[in-house]
Amino acid sequence: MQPQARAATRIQRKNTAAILDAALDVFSTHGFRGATVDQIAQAAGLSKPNLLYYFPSKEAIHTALLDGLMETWLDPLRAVDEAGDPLAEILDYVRRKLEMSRDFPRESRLFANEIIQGAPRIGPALSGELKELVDEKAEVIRHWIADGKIAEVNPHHLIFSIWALTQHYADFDVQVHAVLGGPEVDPFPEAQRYLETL
Amino acid sequence: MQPQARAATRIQRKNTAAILDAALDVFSTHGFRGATVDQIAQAAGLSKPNLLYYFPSKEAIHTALLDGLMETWLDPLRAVDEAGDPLAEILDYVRRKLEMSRDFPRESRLFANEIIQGAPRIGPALSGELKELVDEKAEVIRHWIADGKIAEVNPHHLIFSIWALTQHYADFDVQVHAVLGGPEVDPFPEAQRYLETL
DNA sequence: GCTTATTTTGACCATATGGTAAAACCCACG
DNA sequence: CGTGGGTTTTACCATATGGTCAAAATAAGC
Repeated sequence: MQPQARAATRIQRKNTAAILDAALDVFSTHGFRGATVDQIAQAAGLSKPNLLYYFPSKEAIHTALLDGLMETWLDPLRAVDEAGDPLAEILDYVRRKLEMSRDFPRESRLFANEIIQGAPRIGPALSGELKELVDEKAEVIRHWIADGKIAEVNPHHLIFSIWALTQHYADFDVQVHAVLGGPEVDPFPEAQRYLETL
Repeated sequence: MQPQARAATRIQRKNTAAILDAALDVFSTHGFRGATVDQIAQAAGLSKPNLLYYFPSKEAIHTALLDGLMETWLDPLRAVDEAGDPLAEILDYVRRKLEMSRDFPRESRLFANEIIQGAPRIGPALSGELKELVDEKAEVIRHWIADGKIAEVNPHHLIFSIWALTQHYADFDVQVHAVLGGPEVDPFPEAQRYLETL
């Protein structure tokens, strides 16, 4: 029986987890084509054929990662609630996204790599799942605007700007630290600042 | 004589230009490791060995691109003038950056790829040239704030946010279009919106 | 403890890739 | 028009890489 069918054994669970974690490291740093199966295997403490016993191919690992992450990634946006206080909801969304950038920078870079390179593997998910959710929430924002509860902005672009601002700190981490001159943590002051700006 | 020493001949100029343009295409789409010399050569209308007659290695092409682009990339920030009207200067900077994202998305993605992957090749330039310029302009912004000409914000993060917002439209182009549902040009409405927000 | 199913390994393979060398080609210039 | 420098091609090479296979080793169940 192929292990992919159902992760049953203790060993299977441990190793698939180790592989996915190692792969996240390597893929997020080098991109899909820049990553090698050997690198991932070594980072996971396995030999290459052993890794390929758990996943049929390099692509399968990548896909598994992206699929598993897509949920987590969209959660903050899903949590935006039409019934809540508009400004508080939006600020909360910004805060959650910023926390994700701080706590899961590898995941952010994995997506960034994929999208910058034309989303060859998750293109469909973007114009499907993602678009639907964004359209839905854009509609919510539009209602808020119509009710005069919030300033008039293009809802889609408001969401884009939140993505851009929050993910920047994860994706361009190296640049941020190079400019600031050291490994100081700082998304939080910036978050504060932007809260006021909005 | 190696052609690298000095681009003299007409053919040399034509071919090096074609190579750099093709390389920009390929590198910006696939990243450094994902790009192959063959791909670049074919896109430039040359054979691989012929391309390697003009550039000694794949890395040399990449370096040449990054070096040549760094100037252009920093120009908009350089143009920010302490003597000008603060708000107008900042809005102008945003506009110029947005125009660059619209007119030179490949260049933007080239940098994005490089930085997301840890800036292995332009790290020094980031903490050197770039940091110096940013620090200088941050100081200018700090003066503006001290003189009460502008709202109180962290200057470095203000600059980061401008980068994030403007470059997002080039770097995450595919996502933007997937969500909006088609290849509509739209950085401009967003620019307008953000002008107001600031 | 023995048998069976799972896991790991070592030896491979085919292909892709960065790069080289030398011969062939072309083109301006005398 | 032919000769020399610049240019392009053909044929390679070494290595890296994704992936396979069968045998060895290990763990699980009885």
